[in-house]
Amino acid sequence: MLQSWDAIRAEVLNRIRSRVWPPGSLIPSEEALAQEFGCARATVNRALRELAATGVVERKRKAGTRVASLPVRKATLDIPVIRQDIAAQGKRYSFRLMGQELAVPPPRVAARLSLATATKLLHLQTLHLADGQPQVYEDRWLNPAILPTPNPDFTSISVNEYLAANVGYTTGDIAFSAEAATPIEAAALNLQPGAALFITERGTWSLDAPITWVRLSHAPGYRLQTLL
Amino acid sequence: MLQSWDAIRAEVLNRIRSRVWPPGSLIPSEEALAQEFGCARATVNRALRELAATGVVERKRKAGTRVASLPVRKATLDIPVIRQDIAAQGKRYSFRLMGQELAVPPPRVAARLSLATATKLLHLQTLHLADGQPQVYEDRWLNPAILPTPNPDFTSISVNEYLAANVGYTTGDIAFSAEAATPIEAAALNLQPGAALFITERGTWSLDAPITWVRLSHAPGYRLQTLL
DNA sequence: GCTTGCCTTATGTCTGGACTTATGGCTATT
DNA sequence: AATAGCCATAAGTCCAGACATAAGGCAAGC
Repeated sequence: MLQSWDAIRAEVLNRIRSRVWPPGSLIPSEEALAQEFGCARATVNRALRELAATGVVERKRKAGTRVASLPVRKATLDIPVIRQDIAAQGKRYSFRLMGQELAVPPPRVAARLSLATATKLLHLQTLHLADGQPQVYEDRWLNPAILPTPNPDFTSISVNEYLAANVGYTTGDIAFSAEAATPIEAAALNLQPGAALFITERGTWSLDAPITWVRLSHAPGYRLQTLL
Repeated sequence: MLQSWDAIRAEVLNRIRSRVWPPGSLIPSEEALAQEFGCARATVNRALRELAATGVVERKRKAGTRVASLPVRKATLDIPVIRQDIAAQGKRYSFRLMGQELAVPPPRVAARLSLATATKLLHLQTLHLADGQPQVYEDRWLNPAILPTPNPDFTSISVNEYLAANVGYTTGDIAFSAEAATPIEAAALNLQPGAALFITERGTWSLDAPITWVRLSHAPGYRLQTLL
C-alpha cells in the first residue's frame, strides 16, 4: 500500500532500474498501477509525470507510458546570477562599467533578437570582479526603448540587476559554449589571448519586445554543475 | 473564469511581469486565487508549482508564495546522447575505441566516485566521429565490477550505449566547463594544443555502487542550448 | 489495396472535498 | 528580555469521480 506519489515514483524507478520493466517497454496503465498500489489514479499520474520530467519515462496519450530506451536525461540547472555566484564563494562582489555607447549590433545579435538590421542598441561592457579579481566579462546589447529617460546610471547599478528589478520577462534562450579568449576579453580578464573561456549567451524578450542579448565570458576555473 | 492550470500560470506570470505583483512581494494564497479565477485550489496549486519549478516564484508553507526577487532562473536541459546528437545534425555516427586498460584512476576521479584509492578501474578512451570527422573525445573510468565476464567487446558496441542498455542508474552529477585542449585531446580531435574545448564531466552511481566517471571533450563549435 | 472515419483507450486535466505538515507569529512563562 | 509552547495559516498531498483530448486500431467504403 504505497500512498505517497513520491513513494510510487521511487518504486516505479526501482522496477525500471532493476529491469523488471526494461528500457523501451510499456509499463502498466495509470489505472492498473493505481489499483496495484491501492491509491488514486491522480497519485500515480503525479509520480509518472515527475519521472517523465526527468526523462526516465516517455508518455503519450493512448500509447501509454514506456521506459525511455536511450535515456536523454533532463537536468534542471540554476542559471547563476553573477553577484550571488560570487557571494556564494565567500568573495566580495564588485563590477566596473568599461564602456557604453549607442551602436548598431552585428548581424548575429540583431538576428538573434529579431530586430531590423539598422536599429541602434545600447552596447555595454561590464567587468565583474570577485575580491577585486576579474571573474566575468560581460558584453551586452540592450534595447534602449525599454529604458526610462534619462537612462539609469549603469556605473552605480549593474545592468543585470537593473533589469532583474525593473523589467520582467517572459521568454528567453540560453546557450553555453567554449571559446578562445579574444584580445579584448583577455585584456579585461588578465589572461593570455586564446585562453579557454566558458561562454554563456542569452537573449531575453518581454512579450514581443526584445530586451537584451548578453554574452558572459567566464574566467578559467568556472564550472556549471548540477545533479541528475 | 480561467480554468486551465496553464492559463492560470500564464495569468500569474503576466501579473508578475507587469509588476502588479512586484519582485519580492507576496501573492495571494492558493485559496484566494482559486476563488478569483473560479477554479479549484488544486488547479491553482498546479500552476504555482510549475512557476516555482522555473524559479519565477518561491513557495514556503505558511509563509505563502512570493515573487522571486533575484530570479535565479532554472532551466531544464536535455543531456545529449552523442549518437543522437550527431544523428540530429544529419551526420553519420561512428566511434573508435582508442585505448582500454585496467588502471588506478587519478585521485580526483577516485574521490569523485568515492572509491578506495587503490581500486583499479577500466580506463577507456573513445573517439566519436560525425561523418568521419572527430567530434568528441571521451575519457572514461568504468567500474569493472558491474560488467559481466568476459567483458563486452567495446570495439563493437560503444561503452555509452552498453551502459544505457544494460545498467540502469539512480543518481549522478554533471558539470560543464571550458578547458584548453591537452596534447592528447588535440591529437585525437585534430586541433592545436590549447584550443578551447567544451568539457562535460559526469559521474553515475547505481544505489551504492559507482558505475562510471566520464569526461567528454567537445570539438570547437559545440553549443549546449535551451529555452528558459 | 488504400483511405476515411469511428471507437476505444490511456493520458491529461479539473473538481471539491479532506487531511497533513511546516512554520510565522502570538502568548504565556521563566 | 529571552524562551518555550501553542495556534492559525498556507502550502502539500491525497481521493474519487468526471470530462477532455490525442491517437492507435479496426471497419466500412472507395
